[in-house]
Amino acid sequence: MQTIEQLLESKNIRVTAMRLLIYKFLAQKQVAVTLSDVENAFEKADRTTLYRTVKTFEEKSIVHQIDDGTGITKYALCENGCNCEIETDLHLHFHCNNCNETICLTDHKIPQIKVPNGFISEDVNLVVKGVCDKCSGQ
Amino acid sequence: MQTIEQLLESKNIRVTAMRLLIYKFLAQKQVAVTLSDVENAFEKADRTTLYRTVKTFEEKSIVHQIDDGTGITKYALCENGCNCEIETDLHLHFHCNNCNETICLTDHKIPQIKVPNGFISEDVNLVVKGVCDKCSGQ
DNA sequence: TCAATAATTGCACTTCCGTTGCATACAATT
DNA sequence: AATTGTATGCAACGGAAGTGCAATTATTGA
Repeated sequence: MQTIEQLLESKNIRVTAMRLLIYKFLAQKQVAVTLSDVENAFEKADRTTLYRTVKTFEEKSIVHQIDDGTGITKYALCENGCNCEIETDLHLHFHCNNCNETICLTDHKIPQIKVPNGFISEDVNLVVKGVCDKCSGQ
Repeated sequence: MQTIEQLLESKNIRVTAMRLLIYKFLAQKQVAVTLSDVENAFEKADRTTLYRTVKTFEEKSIVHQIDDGTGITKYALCENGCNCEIETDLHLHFHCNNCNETICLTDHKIPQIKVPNGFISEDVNLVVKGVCDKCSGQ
């Protein structure tokens, strides 16, 4: 079990107080968060810092970006072994129309999608919308 | 073969010059368009009018909205028999990372996606990104 | 036909999100 | 300790989406 400090350093990210806090915030969340969510959690910090921190995490493959169709970009921590950059590893995301939360269905991989001749598939974004387990009451 | 006027009236949309023009513009396009695209095509008209016209078309199921991950909402005419509201009819969209255009692969339906117990799937958004046939040179 | 009503259009303005430039503060290295 | 590089905070910008209201246009009914 490596510490957060070790994880950041292994990705060539300088360890700062801000970054540790933001990492912990993301780790504690079970759902994908927007930048506003982060802002609300750290009201003393500046918008830009939070923005750039998350962007740094994204560049270094610590978080992945999620476009769930709400028009607002969300972010979630990559799990161990989450190779977001590899197409075949892409998992799908579920957006709840009721509570408006988006979660990673990490163990649900995206099926192979056929595209017409001449088209080259490099990336797939799949978002299922509906009602999540908490809201469906099941 | 029904005229555009008849189509609009059948959907309870009042026929105006603007709406006919915008409909023809959408019909002539082979790819999904942004509101900016529409604005550029009709520079004399007001943004708001174009915005509301497209929104009206969307509400009346004449166009469907596409979220291709660029962060900008795009729109495309529904084809004959395109029942966007019905989940099983959903087709997928292809976004070209080269020319930045998004096209409807109308005859490529989205496969059935399994979700965990307790989750209720109501809608699916599937965007494949890569290189389109024009840009791939094949 | 003309008034009354309803819907459409145009203008101004606002909000929200993402992003960048620059100055300052902090940390690492020699 | 001085230098260098990175992080942070502040201010501001730009694009896109959306709203309120006045003006214009179309429709309806007398």
